Amino acid sequence: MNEITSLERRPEGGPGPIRRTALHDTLVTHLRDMIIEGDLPPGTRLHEGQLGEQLGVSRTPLREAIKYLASEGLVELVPSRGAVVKRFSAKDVQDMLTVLRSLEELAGRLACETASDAGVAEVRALHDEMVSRYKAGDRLQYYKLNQQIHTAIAQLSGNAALADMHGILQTRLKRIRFIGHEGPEKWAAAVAEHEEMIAALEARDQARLSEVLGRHLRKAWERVRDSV
Amino acid sequence: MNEITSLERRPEGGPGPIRRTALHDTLVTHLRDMIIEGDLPPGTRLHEGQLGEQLGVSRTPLREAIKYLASEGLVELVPSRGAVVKRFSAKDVQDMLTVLRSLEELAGRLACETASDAGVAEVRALHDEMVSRYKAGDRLQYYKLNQQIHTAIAQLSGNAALADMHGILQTRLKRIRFIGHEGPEKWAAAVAEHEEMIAALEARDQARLSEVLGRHLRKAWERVRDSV
DNA sequence: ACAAAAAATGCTGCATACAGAATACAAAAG
DNA sequence: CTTTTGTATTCTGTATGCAGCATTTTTTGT
Repeated sequence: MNEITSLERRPEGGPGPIRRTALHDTLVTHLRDMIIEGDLPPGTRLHEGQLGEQLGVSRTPLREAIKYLASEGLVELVPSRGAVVKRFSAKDVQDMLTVLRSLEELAGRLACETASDAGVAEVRALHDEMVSRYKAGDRLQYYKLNQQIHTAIAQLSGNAALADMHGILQTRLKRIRFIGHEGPEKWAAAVAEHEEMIAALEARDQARLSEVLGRHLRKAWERVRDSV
Repeated sequence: MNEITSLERRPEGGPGPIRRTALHDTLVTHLRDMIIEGDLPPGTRLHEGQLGEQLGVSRTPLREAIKYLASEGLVELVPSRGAVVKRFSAKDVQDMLTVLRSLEELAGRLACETASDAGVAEVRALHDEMVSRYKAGDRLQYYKLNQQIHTAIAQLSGNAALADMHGILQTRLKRIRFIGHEGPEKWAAAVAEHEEMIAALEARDQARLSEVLGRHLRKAWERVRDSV
């Protein structure tokens, strides 16, 4: 995100069934991205007037979006003083990863039981794409596909609540991970773990998938530890 | 909750440091309770005008509270049609309990490692109080203390993210559990399991606590299964 | 010159007002 | 009698305006 000018309310393209994107959703997504990508660093006060003008929206919908993000845990509401971007300590991050690991281990087990072949194939496709991005050295796309794969596995579990909780933690961690750029050797290790994950999933090997996911996230902590 | 008249903005009791309760928090809590306690059954449309008048608040803060609850997963936002109380299927409930079980098992293990004696003592106190309510046949207080105990264990883990996720699921399930009134024999069994939990916690027996918590929630599903 | 008090500024919190969409109702045509 | 279409009402979505609190700056007294 380089510069924010104004929010397009709706595509306004040609005719046809225009995608009715509610402003609320657009705002939530936009603010979330701004936080994740560092446009709004931790500790920043969300200035309603200024921010609203920047985005081309009045304060009312903006405040609603902020409240939504507060419930999501990305911002903190301070009475009479508005909202500030939440700051996570190293322990917070470690704790989140601990929970995320537990959830992914569960998701892995469930996914092996319930996932359809088509679902597995989709994850495989994402993985292959990710590997090619890795080989091309495209960190940003690699990162995004990485997230998508973990999200996809959580969804393959067929457990909506699990996918929800996973999503919330994933979002909270996105900002951290967005920063943490590991070196080449650790990056290679991460890709290898992913390879192993997909293999286990395709073999419907519960124990192995669960184990790999757990190991993967244990290492994730080591990777981001220093950048927190 | 029998009848809703209006929200007290602040206690307005005697002088002194008046508790500065922000209206937002009050509203969120109030709406949450209304949903949990069945004043707003699943599928109900949250009528902003009417509801606001009922609570003595204008639409603006009400909408903000609704957005907050939407992020929490208690209500669903339908574009151009407002918000409706989310309806959970039997599978949804089962899924939530599956995740909650996984989280509590983790919390149990962590709590045995990190909990202070004082913390454990507090849970014990809650438990004793709960047992006395049980013996007195006071279902409502029993139910509330039951929830408090599970929440307390999640917090004893010392993992804020874990407590958060646990809290969200617990809230979503409250409405269901509030309805599910098990018979005397199952009730007795639940109390016995709680007794075992506390013993394991006091003994700092990770495996046993984790196991009991898991078993407890497995049975919880059986208890509410029919009332969903 | 320094400290304390007072005024002024800026922001949040809430209410109200207005515009557009959705639904309900009614009338007319088949 | 059913269906369709036009109209009216109701509700949501967004903007704006006002009051109160917090903070900062200015002023005043020592």
